[in-house]
Amino acid sequence: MSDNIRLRFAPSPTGPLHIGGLRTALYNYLISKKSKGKFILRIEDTDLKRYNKKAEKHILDSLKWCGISPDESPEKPGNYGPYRQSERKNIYKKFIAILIKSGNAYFAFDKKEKLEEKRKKCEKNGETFIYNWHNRLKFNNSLSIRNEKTKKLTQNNNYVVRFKTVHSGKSKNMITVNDEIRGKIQVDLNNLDDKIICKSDGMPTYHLANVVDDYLMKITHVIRGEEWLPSLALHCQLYNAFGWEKPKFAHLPLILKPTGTGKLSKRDGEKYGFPVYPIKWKDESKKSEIKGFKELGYESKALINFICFIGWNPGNENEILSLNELIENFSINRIIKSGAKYDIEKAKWFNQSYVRKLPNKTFKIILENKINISQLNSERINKIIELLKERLTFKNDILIESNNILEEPKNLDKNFINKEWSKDLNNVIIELNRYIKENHLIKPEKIKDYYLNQLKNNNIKIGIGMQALRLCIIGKISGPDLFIIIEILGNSKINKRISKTLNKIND
RNA sequence: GGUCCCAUCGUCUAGGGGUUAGGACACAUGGUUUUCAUCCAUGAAACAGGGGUUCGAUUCCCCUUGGGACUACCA
Repeated sequence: MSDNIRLRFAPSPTGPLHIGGLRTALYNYLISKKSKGKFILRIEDTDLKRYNKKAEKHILDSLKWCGISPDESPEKPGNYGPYRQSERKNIYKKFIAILIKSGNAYFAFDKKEKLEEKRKKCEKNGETFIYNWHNRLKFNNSLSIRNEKTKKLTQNNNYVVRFKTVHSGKSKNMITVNDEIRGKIQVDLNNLDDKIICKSDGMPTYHLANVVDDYLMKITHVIRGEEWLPSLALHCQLYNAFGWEKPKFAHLPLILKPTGTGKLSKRDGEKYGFPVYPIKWKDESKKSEIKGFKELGYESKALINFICFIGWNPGNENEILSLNELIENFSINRIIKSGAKYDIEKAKWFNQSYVRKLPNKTFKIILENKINISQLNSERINKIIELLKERLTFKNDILIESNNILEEPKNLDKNFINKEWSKDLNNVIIELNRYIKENHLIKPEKIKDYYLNQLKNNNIKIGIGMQALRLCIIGKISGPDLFIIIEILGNSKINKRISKTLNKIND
C-alpha cells in the first residue's frame, strides 16, 4: 500500500525558490520517503505572462544542491506526464468541458476591467464584492443569456469559465473541510466566489489545474503553504463536482520576518543582509546578483536541518539531524500550527556544527584554490586546518583565518603598542629573536619555555608578553595558539616577522 | 470591510487539567586557555488579557486584543 503514497512539490516558475518554498518541498520529500512513496516535481506554469525561464532552472538547481531529488519531474518523466502544466492544456480543456456539461461551470463574458470597477465601488461603500449565486444572473454569462447568443459569444474565444458554487437556498451552507495540521475547518459555502477556472487565453487557473493534476497524478497528500487554506473549500468542491476522492491536505505555517510583523519577503534578505534563496539569483531586470546560502558559505545539509526545524521538531531534544534521520523522524502531526520568525542566527549555529564535521580534505581544497600553499607540506596544512576548524562558522572563513597566519601582518594593533609596549618588553623580544636565530632548529616548546622564563625574569606579565609576541608574528593580540603558529611557519619566518615588526614599532 | 488561520522566555520550540513550565539559539557571569574563539558550568528570561467549566486552568470553551493569510482572467 505504501507504494502508492505520492506527494508533489508544485512551484510556479515566476521567481526564484525561497526558503519557504524549499521547506514545502522538503516536507513533501520527507513524508514521501518515510512512507517509501514517490516525490514528484510539477511545474505550475499556467501564468504565461509571469513565466520566467530562469526561475524554473533556479528551482531545479536549488533542489539539486539541497539533495532533494524528485522521482518524477519534467527532467525525469514518470507515467503521469507531462510534468509542466503548460504542456497539459488539452487535458484541462477536457475536464473543464466535463464541468460545463454537468452544470458545475459556466461561461462568463464580462471584461476584467468592468468587474474591477464594480469591486472598487463596493469597497467604497464598505460592501464585499462576490461574484456568486446571489448576483450571477445580473452579469453576462451563459446562465443569464439565451443559448444562441451564448454560442456566438463563445465562438469569439473571448470568455472565461467560472465554477458554479452550489447554493442550498438556506442562509448558511456550512461544510467541514479537513486539514491534517489544523483539524476540522468550517466554511460557509454561501460566501464562496464563482472562481474562474479557465482564463480567456484558454489556460486553466491554479485551482483547476492543481486539482486535475493531483487527481491524474494520483497524489495522496497535498502539503502546501498556509496561503492556500482559504481556497481549500473551493478545491474540495471541485473534487466533489468531479466525483473524485480527495487527497489529504496539510497547510504549512508561514515563515515570518525576523523583526516586526509580516511574512518573510524576498526584499527582506536584501534589506537585512541575510540569504533567502538556497543559491544565487540574478534577475535579468536587475543588475545585481543576490547571493544564496550556497554562495555565503552555508552547507546545504545545515540549511536543510535549519529550515526543517522552522515549524517542526522531532519531539525530543535532538537538533542536529541528517537528511536520512529527518526522513526517519518526520511526521505530519508534529508540524507546528503557528507562523515562525526567521532567525538567521540559528542558521549560523547549525552551519557551525556542520562545518566542524567536515573532513580536512574539504578545507584543503578551499585553501589550494584560493591561496598559494605550495610551500607548505601536507602535514603543515593539516595542522593549520586542525588549528582553525573549530573557530569557523562558515567553511570559507578558513581563508581569512589562514591568511591572518600565512601572510605577514600588514597592520599592527596600535592601541596595544601605545598602551603596553615598554623598553623591557622590547628587549625581551629582541633577545628571544636572537635565541631563535642562534638555535634555528629549536622546537616551539623550547621557545615557549625560554620566552616565559625571560618574561618572568624581567617582571613582565605573561599575558602582556604573549600578546606582544603574537602582535610581532600576526599583528594582532588575539588568535589561535601561538606556538602552533610558530611551528607551522617555521623559525626562520618567525625571525623575519619579529624583526620587521620591531623595526616598525621602533621607527 | 468580509472569510479563514494562529497565540508558551527576545527567537525557535517541548509540555499539557495538579510540573520548581523543559530544551536550543542569542544574551550575561564564572571556569579552562597566554589572548580571542571553542569547550564546561551557572544565570536572567515566557504561558497576551478578561470571562466561564472545574476542587484546581498555562492546558478545555467563549469573548477581547494582537499577529497572519486570502479576498486577481497570480500562483
